[in-house]
Amino acid sequence: MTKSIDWVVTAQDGRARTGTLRTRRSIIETPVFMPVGTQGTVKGVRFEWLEDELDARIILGNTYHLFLRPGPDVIREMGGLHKFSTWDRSLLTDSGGFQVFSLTDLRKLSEEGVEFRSHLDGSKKFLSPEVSMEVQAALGSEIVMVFDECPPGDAGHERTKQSLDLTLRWAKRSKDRFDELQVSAADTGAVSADGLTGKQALFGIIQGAGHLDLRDESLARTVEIGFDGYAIGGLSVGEEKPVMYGVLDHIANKMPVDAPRYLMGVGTPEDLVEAVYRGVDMFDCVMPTRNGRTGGVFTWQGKLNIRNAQFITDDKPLDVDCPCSVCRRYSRSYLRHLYQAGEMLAATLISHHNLAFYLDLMRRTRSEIKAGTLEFFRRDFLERVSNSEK
RNA sequence: GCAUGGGUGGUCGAGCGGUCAAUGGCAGCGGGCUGUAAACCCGCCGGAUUAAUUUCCUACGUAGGUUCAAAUCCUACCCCAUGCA
Repeated sequence: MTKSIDWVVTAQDGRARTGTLRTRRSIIETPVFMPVGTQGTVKGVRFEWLEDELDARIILGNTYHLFLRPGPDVIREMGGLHKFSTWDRSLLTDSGGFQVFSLTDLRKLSEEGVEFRSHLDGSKKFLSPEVSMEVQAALGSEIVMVFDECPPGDAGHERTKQSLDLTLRWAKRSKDRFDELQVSAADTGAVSADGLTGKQALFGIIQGAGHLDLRDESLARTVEIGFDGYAIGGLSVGEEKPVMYGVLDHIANKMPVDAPRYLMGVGTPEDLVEAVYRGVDMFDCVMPTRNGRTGGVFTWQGKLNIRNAQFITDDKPLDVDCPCSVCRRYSRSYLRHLYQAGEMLAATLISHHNLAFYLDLMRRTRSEIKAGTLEFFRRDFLERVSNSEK
């Protein structure tokens, strides 16, 4: 009993693989899509739906956002993010590293860490590898991410190299502080789990932007430090699409075969299929929920925009091939009306469908991998989605 | 009936002699969202025409008038609001 998580490959098809990931709180079949729940909620979607119908086994939380509000002290006092939110399945918490990128105008970066000017009230908030680990212990997530610097996708070689070196130093500091916290009582999510330590797991993050040599270096040095799983960061952050697939082609199957591979922040349905095909096991992305809130619908026939006038009297479901509860009951016409009328239910229902679609898509890739037919499925899917019959 | 204030593009509402096809808001139409500062952001929005920030047409209640020039000034009429009878 030395592991905090356990991951085993259950089938392989080319570079793609299925696996079973066991955390102290849930069993997760991979490839898996993890809905994003930045502020302790998957926006617009009740946990009941995530549990009962969608059967999501793991969702995200965000260190930066929960650090600012309500703050780690409140969450600790309320028993950790699981108890606080009532989400009792697995949580993966991002370290705040992405906010180093997305809030670039609001932060100052140094060797020590990052000083943010809070986007909420302008006050100064300091995040470092150590603080991030402490906050994530207070949150009590199953999977903790190292605090990294995520450079823009089109960053030059030298800039990327510097960033990568900093991220590696931060990775080491993250791990050191993480290890200390695991032997103290800091982790609010501790629970006994059969065959597992019941403690948190820590994932390292490979950076290097579009530079393959730097990706190699980042991978080698990150693995050398040693983590429970490895993530690919710094993609889908402004670079051209071929760059992302190129990096995945190059790096994904060089990553440790016996640990889950997590592509951070990606992506579109096409991206997921392409990345699974290249050997990635885990994903998260705001797209299904954010686009859902703004009228974007993902379907097995491609994307559609519920705002479009063509749906005014369309009595078909959002996706004719989707068995989700939204598609079983509501028409495009009605959902368009809700959206146009500014009714919040539109956001909820479309987000729900989109998540159902994403999770179904992952289920589908798993079954195709097990059947050894992923390549065929991939080609068929990409063609269908791009043709967009609707 | 008298008095006063109004009638502007789908709508509400600015403009009050030229730079006005006419500011804004809303509605409408379209696009974008990739480890969430996003229930958000960006375009278009009288008609036709062009390679074009091109040219033309129709428009500021109706009809006349003044002026080189009118949504803007004058006259009459119609309608609306409020007040007084």
